[in-house]
Amino acid sequence: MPCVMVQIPKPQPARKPRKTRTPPKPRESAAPSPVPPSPVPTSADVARLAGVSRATVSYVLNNTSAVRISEPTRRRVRDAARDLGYVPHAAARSLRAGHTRIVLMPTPRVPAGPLYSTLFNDLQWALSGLDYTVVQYGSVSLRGDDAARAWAELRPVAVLAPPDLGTQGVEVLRRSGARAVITLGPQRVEGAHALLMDHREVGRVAAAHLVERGRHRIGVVLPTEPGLDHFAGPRLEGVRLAFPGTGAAVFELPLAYEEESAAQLVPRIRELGLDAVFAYNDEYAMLLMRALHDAGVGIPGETAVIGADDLMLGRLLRPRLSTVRIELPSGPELAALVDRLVRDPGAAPESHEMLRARVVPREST
Amino acid sequence: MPCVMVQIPKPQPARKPRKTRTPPKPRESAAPSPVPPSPVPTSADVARLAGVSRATVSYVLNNTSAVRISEPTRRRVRDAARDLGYVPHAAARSLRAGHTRIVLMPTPRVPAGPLYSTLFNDLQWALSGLDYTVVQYGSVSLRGDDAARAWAELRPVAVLAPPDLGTQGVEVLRRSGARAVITLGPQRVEGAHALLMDHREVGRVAAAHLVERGRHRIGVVLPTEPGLDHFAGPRLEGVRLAFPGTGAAVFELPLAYEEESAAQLVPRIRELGLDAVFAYNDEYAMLLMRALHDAGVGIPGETAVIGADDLMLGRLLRPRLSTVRIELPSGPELAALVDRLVRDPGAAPESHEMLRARVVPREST
DNA sequence: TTGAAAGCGGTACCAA
DNA sequence: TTGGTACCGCTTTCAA
Repeated sequence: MPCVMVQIPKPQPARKPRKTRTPPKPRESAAPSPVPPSPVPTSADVARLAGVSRATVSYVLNNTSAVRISEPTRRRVRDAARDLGYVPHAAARSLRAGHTRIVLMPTPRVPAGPLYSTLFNDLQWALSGLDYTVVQYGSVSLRGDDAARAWAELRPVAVLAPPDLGTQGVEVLRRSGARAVITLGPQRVEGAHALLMDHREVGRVAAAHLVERGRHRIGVVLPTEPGLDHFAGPRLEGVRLAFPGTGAAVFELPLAYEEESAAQLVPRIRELGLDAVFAYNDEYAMLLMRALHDAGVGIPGETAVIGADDLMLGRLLRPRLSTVRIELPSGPELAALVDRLVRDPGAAPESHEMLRARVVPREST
Repeated sequence: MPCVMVQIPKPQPARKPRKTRTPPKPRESAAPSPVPPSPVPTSADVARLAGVSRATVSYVLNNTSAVRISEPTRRRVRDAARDLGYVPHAAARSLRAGHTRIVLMPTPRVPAGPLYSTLFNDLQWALSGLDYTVVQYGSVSLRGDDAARAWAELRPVAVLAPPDLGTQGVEVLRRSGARAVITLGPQRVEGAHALLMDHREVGRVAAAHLVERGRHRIGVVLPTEPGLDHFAGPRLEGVRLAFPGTGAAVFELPLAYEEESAAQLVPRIRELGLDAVFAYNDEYAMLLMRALHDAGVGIPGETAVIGADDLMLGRLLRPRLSTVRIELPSGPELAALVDRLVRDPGAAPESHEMLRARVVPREST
């Protein structure tokens, strides 16, 4: 319900009709601005009001140390700037400077869990604190290469990107002046730094724990929700990797995040004779535990269950849910890393494994 | 663990030593580029390679319809651009154009729940789809006014901001050319559009529901976690508002998100003789229910419990958790609104209430 | 059909 | 201590 409240009179003169193409530029002789001055004041306006040159305005407002400006002049300039409400134009500045402080970050495709989104948020704050301008891009319908070109238009000093950027994309961005191109995901890309998050590790430690507990027929929940397969696949693979020559067997358990789907899964678990389930994460684990409980399956007696993410809710369940705690670097840490890479371009590409996983054993296994 | 992988030879000549101040600009006579050409190619480079003027390059690359360029020329220009890996410079372009497509959005201060962050994400995607450039700002340690000035440097075409921006800030941004300044939060600010999210509504419907169920002594959980008071306060107020002349009484229940804190709360609830609790949200409700259950308090017999957010976990609890479902506009809706406001600046400020709340009654009340 | 050139708003060199 | 001015890269008249 749009409730109109206040009328804004300023019709905003479109800003274009300012005279263009006037070599001598006589500046409206006399007449103390019959037209309101340029909608948004420039340093030239400040200079005029203060009775100095644009150069001086620049010196004063930037506290240029290589140049000494008299105190009275400084005051006049500052006052003029304040009176006019002058704000420098970032684009003009960086055009002249030849570089920006823009860090490009992708908008996550799916709402990817609290850990991930918290990290993203913290990173943004930290980068802002380092005086970077964080630009979120969500390149709709642009395939890798075109996307890279679109991003390069902003001349970012650093780019965080998913690895599907490709070698081509990395090259495009580097040639556009990006001092650090950093991929964020499972693989690395040639020529770019890599922040790896190997979710196989999550499955690996979960499986190791279950085997240690004497379990040998292990189900792995695969969420059917789109977007999650990105994480689920590697976690499953990690489980498989944990069995070098063990007699243990792994079974895939597709599960939608609905009670009905969980209920349907129970008979399957029984038929297969699974003595343990790695439930993808704590939320799916809770869903599954409810279904198992309702069906009279003993946990962990008959079937052990382990989740991941170490959410509070796991502690509230009965039996208390064993889980895999995932640790990611902090936002400030990551920001510092980005900053370092920016400061030292030309450095050889670095790879960092960011994901650390460890089991928090409780009652359900 | 930084594992070095590949050596990048390009030492990036810092781009500055390019000759400055040379009126005739003879361009390194002869010698087919003994120095690698300008690190990042410009339209002038493309023009030179294609043997045309920069104007023509611009015409071709932008498909300027007001001008007809011969097909052979077009091809030469396009080929040259491709060979050089030319990417236009967004800052230069918008400097010339006199406006940007930047939409400024705040980085949320706290990881503010899935609803909020999902909305934010969707909005970013939708805005990207509308060809806006989304810039996240997280103005560390800049008080309202200075912050506004810092943001104005980017010359955003639209700004989403918390209402603590202030009238001053709105004015600064408008004068810097922002065509839409939109506040996002409980209050409105003069001169700006407002997207209101009145969380009192959440408390109001919860309380109304409890009263309808015959409850009269109602506890309201106040999370002690910082950042949440922003939502908790209004929700509490909403509960109070729901009792015009009812004999019902409201009691505040501070609660930290820990089992121990919940356990300590139970005796308090008993002493006060509360017959219902609005638990802030589903997660706190689950925490509280566990504590009540462990203490042998009957739900809903002795004490009813209602949460908010309608998380899946509420359906898995026993008794099933009643909750308040909160509905927010979709990202695309919001993006369309922003777009409309941008297209029609000068329009009178609009206020939109975005939050819709309704009770989902289940077994716990 | 194409090119020359003026500027967009700042910065920084050089001369005064 | 200050001013003049050439640029940054791109768009867009205006003239040829």
